[in-house]
Amino acid sequence: MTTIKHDISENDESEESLSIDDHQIMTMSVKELNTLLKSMKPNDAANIKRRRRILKNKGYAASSRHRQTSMVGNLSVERSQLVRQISQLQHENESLSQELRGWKQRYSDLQLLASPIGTVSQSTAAKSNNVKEPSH
Amino acid sequence: MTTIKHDISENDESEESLSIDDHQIMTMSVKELNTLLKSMKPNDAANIKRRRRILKNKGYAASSRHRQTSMVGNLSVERSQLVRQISQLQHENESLSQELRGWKQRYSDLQLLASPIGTVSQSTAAKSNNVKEPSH
DNA sequence: ATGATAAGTGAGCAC
DNA sequence: GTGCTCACTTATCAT
Repeated sequence: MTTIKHDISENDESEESLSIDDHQIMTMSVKELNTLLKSMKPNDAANIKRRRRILKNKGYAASSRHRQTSMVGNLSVERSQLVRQISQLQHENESLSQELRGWKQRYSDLQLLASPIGTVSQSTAAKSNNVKEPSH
Repeated sequence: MTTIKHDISENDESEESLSIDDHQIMTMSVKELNTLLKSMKPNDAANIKRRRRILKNKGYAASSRHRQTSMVGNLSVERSQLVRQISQLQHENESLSQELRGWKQRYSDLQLLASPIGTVSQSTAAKSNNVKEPSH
């Protein structure tokens, strides 16, 4: 519990032996820390506390940066997706318009063919590609 | 040219008189700077150069941050626009689909009405909303 | 006490 | 030398 130095002998990380305990200082609970600090010169204690704060801040800064970065990344990705979706919708739209034109034409043709039967009210106004809207 | 201090008497900006020349140090051309530096103790000269670098860096950092910020801002705005455009396209799409359905129906009705005339080939298969595609 | 962020500084890359 | 950006520190704010 109170062993500060060299709990770990195998250290593959690229850290000098001087800063090995940094992680411990930062991680330690406040209670453990205070217990430890009482057994030191008040000057050193203050230094340790300050260092702990700095180390934590370093971490906060890092995660803040990462957050910022991934936010931009997400926005970029999202933008690409939206753009893709838009072009897809535009294609669908184009396709629908074309289909619609086709049906209007076909309707017009049929109407022309069928005109002799029903009451020939306004069927004369059925030009090549301009027919009035259906009611529903 | 070589007047360093107090060229400006009116200073509305919130700067202490100590840092007034900072802007000058930073702005001065290299030639002017060197001319000035030659008339100083090499130690002070080095300090000035270092400070110039620091001041410039401060500016670079600031503009870098602004750039980053406005980039995110632009992405957000762009995203909103894209989203808006998408919902618009979706509405257009919906509208077209509906219109298309209407025309298909109307065509089907007319076809049913006109069926006694032409060859009654498959018009019996014309159910409520299911008609075959037109060729074009 | 802890977490977050803006601003300043140093280090290092690219031109 | 200049400009840029990353990582770190400091100051400051909110919880």
